[in-house]
This record gives sequence, structure tokens and C-alpha cells, in this order.
Amino acid sequence: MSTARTFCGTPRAGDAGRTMTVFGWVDRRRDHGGLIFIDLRDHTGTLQVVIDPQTARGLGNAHEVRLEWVLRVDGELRARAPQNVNPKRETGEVELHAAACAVLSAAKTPPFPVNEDSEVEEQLRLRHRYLDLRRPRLQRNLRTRAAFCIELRRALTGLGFVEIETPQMIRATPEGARDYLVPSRLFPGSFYALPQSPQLYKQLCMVAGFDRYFQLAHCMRDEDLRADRQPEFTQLDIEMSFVDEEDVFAALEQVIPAAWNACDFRGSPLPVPFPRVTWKDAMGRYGTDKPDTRFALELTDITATVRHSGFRVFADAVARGAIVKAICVPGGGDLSRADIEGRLTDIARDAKAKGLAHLWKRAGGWEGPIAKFFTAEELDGIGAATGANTGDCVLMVADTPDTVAAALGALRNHLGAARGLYDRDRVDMIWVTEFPMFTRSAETGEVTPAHHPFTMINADDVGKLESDPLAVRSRAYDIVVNGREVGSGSIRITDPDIQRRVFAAIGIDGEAARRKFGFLLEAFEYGVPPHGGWAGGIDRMLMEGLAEENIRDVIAFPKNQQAQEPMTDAPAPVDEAQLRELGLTLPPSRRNESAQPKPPFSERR
RNA sequence: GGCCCCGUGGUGUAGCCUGGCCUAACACGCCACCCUGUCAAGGUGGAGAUCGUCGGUUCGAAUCCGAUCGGGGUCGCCA
Repeated sequence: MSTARTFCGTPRAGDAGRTMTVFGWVDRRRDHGGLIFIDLRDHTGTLQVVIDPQTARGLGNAHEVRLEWVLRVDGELRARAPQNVNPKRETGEVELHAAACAVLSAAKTPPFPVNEDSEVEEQLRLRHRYLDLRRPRLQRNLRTRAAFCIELRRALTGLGFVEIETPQMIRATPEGARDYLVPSRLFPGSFYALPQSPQLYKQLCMVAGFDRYFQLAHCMRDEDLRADRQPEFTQLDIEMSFVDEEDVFAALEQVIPAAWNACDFRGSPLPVPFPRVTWKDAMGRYGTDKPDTRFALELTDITATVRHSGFRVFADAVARGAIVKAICVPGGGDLSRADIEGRLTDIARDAKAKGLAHLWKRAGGWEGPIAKFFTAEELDGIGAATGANTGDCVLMVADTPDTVAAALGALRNHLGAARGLYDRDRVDMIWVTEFPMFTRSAETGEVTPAHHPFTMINADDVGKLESDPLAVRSRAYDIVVNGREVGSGSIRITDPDIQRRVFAAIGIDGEAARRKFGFLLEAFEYGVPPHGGWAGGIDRMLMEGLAEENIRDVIAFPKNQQAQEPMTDAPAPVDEAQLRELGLTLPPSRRNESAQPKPPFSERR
């Protein structure tokens, strides 16, 4: 088809009189009997094609044309009569009078509307993803995704970053998420793993002298899915040599806005530099390490105020070492006792809090079932600490610092969304810094790295590595957008002594370290530059930019919640011969499943 | 693995709480015919659903109960 092609969305009044050829899908048809209008669609928009008796010779079958048929139309573009102009349409001043119309492909009636973004059951959309992708919203999302990525590449390349591909089949590491494994044919019983991230390879690139690396890296993690989590996703991965945090921040504050602003996300540029909050402040003020800073509703500590109060629940808890914190809901006077003791208390309890106390500040003074337990001074103190005004409601939780943060943080997020405390088009992209180096695992009680074990620690805390590891701050940092973590990074350890002591803190001795990460440690013995980097979820950034609530809507061919792909029915059993070649045998209980593939989606419902 | 929500023609919904006027409604789509200026075209007529599945309660179940399957959200999990 070497014919010069005109895109459907492009002709304007000034093009009237031109003879042109357009290709596209039938978006709508309006058949008046003797006169037929067809709106032909491609990715640029739609163009009205007119088939009338004067020009319709040879187009006698035009009445049979249906939605989603693929047509080629040759004709003359004409200006519409003034009364026929459609101002709602980009191409509304013109129309193409068909001289010839070729059906390149007929189409079955689609299983759901393609010419509009109506709600459709997601499984059906995924089953016919090619039709879903043909619809306007996903066309926009994926084209924007491509634009975003090309701008990232442009900006990074302009800053001297080198794009390097790292392997997709690598050695499994037991740490972190569950690996997807790939069996080796030549070494039966041995497996590759698909990368959870290119972490170690990019550090090796630093050793290799590629002092500014980047990659739009595919990462695979076999964990349960969420609205913002797919088993296979894409990270903007960068690493830089001879840098500290400020250099990494500066690079990303240049690169991300360059791409973001080129996409005109939500109509406004990203504020630069990104505001910073330390992990400690984030936990204290917002109750989470990924705060949504679009609204205030901050946590305030009222432990001292209620320590000796007559409200025994608080006083006794504080005596046992608990803290008490509060959030003040502006205008929360409209929260009923049923609201608070129902939905809001459920949220607090889900976060392990034992309960949720509340006080209303009314015109006549403090009210609520527990108001009577506090002195006037204590109530004034709570009011002063929380900044409560008449008409507000103060919600309080007494517990361990972690539980208080989790409960009030969850309430804060809930109330922020439910009460519309922020502009929905606002985007807050912030740094969270100074994460703790280690956390204590809830179930095993073991000390584990909060980020990963190659993260450098704060120089001031080196002395605490053995004596008080949980107090050691790391040089790790996250980027958080509207309360969603989109990426994290750190300055890495290049000092063998520090690395050894960090491993020791998490129970990895020299022998284990050599076994697991020997290639990295050995590489570091040959001249390693100080380095650090960052990796961020492209999909999540696009979600925020495009205001999409689900990661699947920014990915061309995503998996469903069971990590299946309904279009191809992956994963699927394989032939016995394939297994044999790989030296694999399924346990008898699984053989039947293997021998009898699941019925295809169409038969499964 | 836990918890929550959803499942009704091709699509999206109503009906369900309070069982019987449901022989299941509406919009879009689909089919046929009419129609030369529409653009969410219009008009007339039509086809299309054993209400996810199985079981129970009942004289009677889309509706109540139980189980199960499928989808989504979430907690755990995601160094």
C-alpha cells in the first residue's frame, strides 16, 4: 500500500478540494438509505466519509458496511455547508466524498463497544485485549507511555547516561520477592531466575566504568497482585558513580519532570525540586513512610497532655509505655457517633489499634462520650495540640508508636479521600529520606534490611551497627507520589568493612556472603567507584500522571489478579516431552492438571 | 490463606433488602424494512437471558439460606 495516506483526524478546512486516501476502522455509520455517512477512525481521530448517489457508483455494497470494518476510502475532501459543520469534531468543517471505498476487512460484531470508553467487565476486556487497546482511553495511555519513555531516554542520554541491557535470565537470589524460575536444559535440576531488578548488574556496570547507567528494565516478581502491582513491570533504573544523594536527586529532578511535563499530565508541570521529608518525620506527621502530602490532617502527639488524665484507657496505656496521637478532622462535627464507631473504628482496628477515641469541639465546648473524663485544661491542651476549631472532630489512638502510626495513617488516608480534602488533579512528588537501615521482621523477629544490604549507612550511625542496629539510618530514599511509592534508591556500600558489618547485622557471615554475592564482592576488590542510584516504577508513574486507578490500564497486555493472561491463557501446561527434556517431573497429584489443559476462557464462564 | 464487593440477553444496568402482579424491565448493540444532510442520525418491526453453578427452604426463588466457581479490591506478601 504505497498510496499516500492521510490520517483521519488531520484534514481541515484549508485542505478542501484535495483528493486523498484514508484508511481506518468504521467508528459509526449513519445510513439514510440514499445517503450514507461513515465516521472512519484511526489513532488520530475520525473523519466523516460521505457516500451519496452522485459519487457512489461502484459503492452499491456500502449499506453492508458495519462497525469496526477496515476500509480504504479514496475521494475528494470538501468543505461542509455552514449548516452542516460539526463544531464538536476536530474534522467537523470537512468531509470526504467517497469516489471509491474498499473493504479491506470485514469484522464480527465486537463483544463490547469499541467506539467509546464504556465500562466493561475486565476479564472480557483482557480476553479481547486488541479491541480494548483499540478504544480511545488505552490508545491514549499507551501512546502517552511511549512518549514518556522516549522523553526519559532523551533526557537521560542528554545527561550522559548510557542505556545498557542486563540479562533476563540470571542467578536466583533467595532474598527479596519470590523468583520466577526458568529451568536449564543443559543442567537439569538447575534454574535461572528472571530478574526482580537489575540491582547487582548495574552496580557491576559502575565497576566497569559506565559511570552513568540507565535502563527501562523489565522486572519480574512472583508475588500476589494489587491494583498497582503486576508480576511483570517496568522500572526506570539508574546508577551513577562518584555521587552522593544530592547528585542523584538533581539528576532525577531533571529527568522525571522533563518526561512528565512533555506528556502534559494533568495539565500542570511538576514542581521542582521535589519536597523532602525524612522517614522519621513522615512516620510522625503522616503515620506512613509514603505520605500523601496533598492534604494536611497531620498527626499530633498528645501523650503528655493525657498522661495523667482521668480517662483510664489513655492514662493506663501511657503508664505501660504507649503513646497517644490525634488527628483533627476539619469540619468533622458532621461525623456521627455511628460513623466513628463503625467505619472509622474498623479502619483503626484493621491496623491493630484497640479502639478509636473521639471528641467533638462544638460551640458549647467539647462533647463526646469520653469528654467527661478530661479536665478543662486537658481538653484545652488537646485542642491546642491539634489546632481544633469549633466544628472539628479529634480522633485519638493510644498504642505503640507503630500501631498508632498505622491506625491514624490509615484513617488519614481514608478521610482525605472520603472528605475530598485535596484537589484531585494535584500531584505531589516528594522525596522520603533517611530510612532506617534495618527493620525487625514481624513474624520471625529477625533483623532484615529495610532496602537491601548494599545500602550505605549514615556516617553518624556507623557506631550503632552492632550496638543498636535498628537505630541506624541508611542513605536510602524513596520517591512518593500522592501517597504511592513509585521508586527507591540509595547510595551503596563500597567499603568492605562496612559491608561485612552490615551482613553480620542481618546474620550473613563471610562464608554466606561469598556464596550469595561473591561475584559482586570480588568485583569490588578491583577498584569500585563510590556510587548510588535509584529505580522507579514506570507503570506507577504513568498511573499517577494519567490519573488511572489500575496499573493494568497503562500496560498493553497485563495479567489478571491470578497472574493469568486471559487472551492467551497463560500460564498453560506443557507437553510431557518438554518436561522430560528439562529433566523435570511433576508429582503425580499435578499430572492430571498438566495433561488436561484448562478449557479456554470462552468455555469457562 | 483471611476479609470485603460483584456475577441478570452481545455490552452496561434495573429488579433482590420486603419471594407471587417477572410470561424478567431499560439503554446501547445486533437483524430486517423505510429514509438524500446526519454526526450518540431518525422511524417501524424483530431476535436475543433457564438471572454464574449446584443444593436447600417454600405451594411458589433472579429475590431467602448453604456450598461452589469466576472476577475485582484489600491484609498477609512485595530485600
